[in-house]
Amino acid sequence: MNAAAACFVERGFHGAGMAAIAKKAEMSPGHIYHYFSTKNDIIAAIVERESAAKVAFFKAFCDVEPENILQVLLDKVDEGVEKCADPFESILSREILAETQRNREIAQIVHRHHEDSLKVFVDILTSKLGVEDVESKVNCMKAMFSGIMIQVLVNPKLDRVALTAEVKRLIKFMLSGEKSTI
Amino acid sequence: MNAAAACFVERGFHGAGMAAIAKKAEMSPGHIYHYFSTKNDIIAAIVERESAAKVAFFKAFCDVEPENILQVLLDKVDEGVEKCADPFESILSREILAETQRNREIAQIVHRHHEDSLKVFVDILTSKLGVEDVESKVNCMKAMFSGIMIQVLVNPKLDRVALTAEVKRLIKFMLSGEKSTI
Amino acid sequence: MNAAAACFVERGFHGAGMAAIAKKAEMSPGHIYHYFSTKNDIIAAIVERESAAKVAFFKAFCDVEPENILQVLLDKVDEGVEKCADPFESILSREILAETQRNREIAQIVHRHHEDSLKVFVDILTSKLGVEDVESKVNCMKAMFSGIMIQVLVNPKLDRVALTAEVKRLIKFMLSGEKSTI
Amino acid sequence: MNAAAACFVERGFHGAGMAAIAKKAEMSPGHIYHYFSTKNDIIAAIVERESAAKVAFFKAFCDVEPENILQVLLDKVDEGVEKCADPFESILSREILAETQRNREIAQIVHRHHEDSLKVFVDILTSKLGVEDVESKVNCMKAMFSGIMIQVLVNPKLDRVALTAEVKRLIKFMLSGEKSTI
DNA sequence: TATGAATGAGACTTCATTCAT
DNA sequence: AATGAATGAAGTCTCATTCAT
Repeated sequence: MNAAAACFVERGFHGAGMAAIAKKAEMSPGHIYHYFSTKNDIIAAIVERESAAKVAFFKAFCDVEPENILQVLLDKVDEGVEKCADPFESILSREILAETQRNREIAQIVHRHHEDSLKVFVDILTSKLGVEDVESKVNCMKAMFSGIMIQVLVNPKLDRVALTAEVKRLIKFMLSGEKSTI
Repeated sequence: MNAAAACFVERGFHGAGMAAIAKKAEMSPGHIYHYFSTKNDIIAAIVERESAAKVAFFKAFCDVEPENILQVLLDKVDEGVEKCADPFESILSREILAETQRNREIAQIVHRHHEDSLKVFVDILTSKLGVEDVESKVNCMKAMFSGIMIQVLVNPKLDRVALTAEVKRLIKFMLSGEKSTI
Repeated sequence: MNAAAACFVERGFHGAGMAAIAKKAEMSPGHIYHYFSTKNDIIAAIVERESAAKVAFFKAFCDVEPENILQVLLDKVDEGVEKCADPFESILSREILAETQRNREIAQIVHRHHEDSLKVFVDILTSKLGVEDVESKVNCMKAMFSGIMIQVLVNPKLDRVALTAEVKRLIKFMLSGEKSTI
Repeated sequence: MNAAAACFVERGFHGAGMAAIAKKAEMSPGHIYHYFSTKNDIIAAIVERESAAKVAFFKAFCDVEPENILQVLLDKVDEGVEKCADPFESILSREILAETQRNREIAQIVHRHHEDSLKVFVDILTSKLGVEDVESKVNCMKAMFSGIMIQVLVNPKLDRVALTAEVKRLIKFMLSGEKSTI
């Protein structure tokens, strides 16, 4: 699976052939079919793994004390932006995105995990911060990060440091429950 | 080109064969090659057109009076979110994204237009609103909208109305130059 | 026809498309079909012309006085070798050769002219030099020259001057009716 | 490769499709690409093999005693002329010739082997016969034989027996070091 | 458990030729 | 006489998957 992921990052889900994956895995093409019955199964397994990792990222906030949650959250922004810019991770994420659009099985996996992570995060923020209208705020944050992952691709000159600062400011604003004065 | 775009939306750049495009365009496969010398050229032409349309969207703000700009901007948020959710438009955009990752020629087109639109929008906001640190704010907004385009895909249950409201609140906050109190 | 010949030299009978020929001839592809009903007809016309030119080369010897024939012949060797090395002429000749192998209609044209030129040349030598076994000598000379045309292709370093001298020596030997002493 | 060679002789390098080759080889078209990565590679392999065989023909003279070399050479003339007339062999040779004109990769292979064979033969004749100006004589002989290969094509009525006799006479003359008296 | 040769449908692209204008 | 848009069959090559060993 790691071999496959590496190939997929390098050439894309469809650009990478079973032969290349087999070679990277030091296996014969035929033998891969003992572990996965279809190329699509490999993709699904990788999508499952990646998606689960993202849900786990949110679950990590469960154990944080309510009074620290905002700070921990802001501290994690740097990590989040960094991940969006990490070549391996971000390429794979975007590849999954593309597949989500064309492949019903993959779409289901992605939807399920996104639903999970949304629920987890909404619960955390509701119970620990007590802000109103949490769901749309969480969706906003998710949009921000998936959007950053895209901006990194479409704008190679993106100033990540400045962007990180602005993102933090926005998150602070959202979660503080402040009303905009304009 | 419209036929090709329709096919690409339906099956993806790589899922749609020249034969299918030819059929939709009511042409023979061979004749397509009088207009485009490569399938990739068709893709490039469509990407060019879509990207230019997005730049035009930003240029529309040039003629707005400074005192109205914030309001006009907020009014356009609804349209922006709607576009992100429009099946045809958003599928095509995401397809372009996927191609940007694997196809150097497409990447160049996309980069060029993103640079343009960034510049145009930064200029507008600088001259008409005079806020600080415009570029990272613009990047933030761009990230928001590209992120929404993705959330629409990964979260079919997304509440667009609530999200739109929150986005407006954030934009107001960003452009008002207010400092977060926390 | 000149346009076609130029294209054929540049890209080969099959590498050159009707579109390219039309362009070089400053004509529309369709209009070529007013003069030739098939691409093969163009090729045939060119082959006819080239072959006729070669026969004419031999007919030129008809008017030479018997006592000068050997000297004139030897003088013409330089011209013959030069022609074998001329890019345009030799490329076209070799292209014709290739076509002769695959294309019955072309083969017939080529056969007819070769028969002509053989007959013409045999007659000349018989009447003016009175050597024995003229036909095989003529065939030998023809082989030499067609062979040189090939050596020029397969051996780019060929020393044409030295080769010309040797060829002259052989022709002198052949036509002098001398017997080899070994 | 034999299947391919057979197809190429029958229809030419470009007339023979991969489908036909696959059929003759009792293979699927796709499987050919396990052995050769391109149609051109198949052609190159065949050209390599044919060219090497020709070099080997010359190397065979290395082991002949100096006093027998002229006789052995003359004996080989019959075999040489026969090869030029052998349908399979000569068609393939002429096909290679045509390809040499249009295909840089093939041209390099052909050039390399011709250089080799020239060198080998020049060395043999220099050391065993001690005649002057060997290179142009060797080139002359090569021209003769490649020319015969062509005459066989352009003149179906060619009298090979008479031609063979004349060729022998010429070779004897060339290698005996005799001076023409005219 | 493991191999890798083999399959064959389907992808993009080319090009001689036609025909309405 | 002239155009050039249009055709569609055929070409080379790719690749997920199978199966005898």
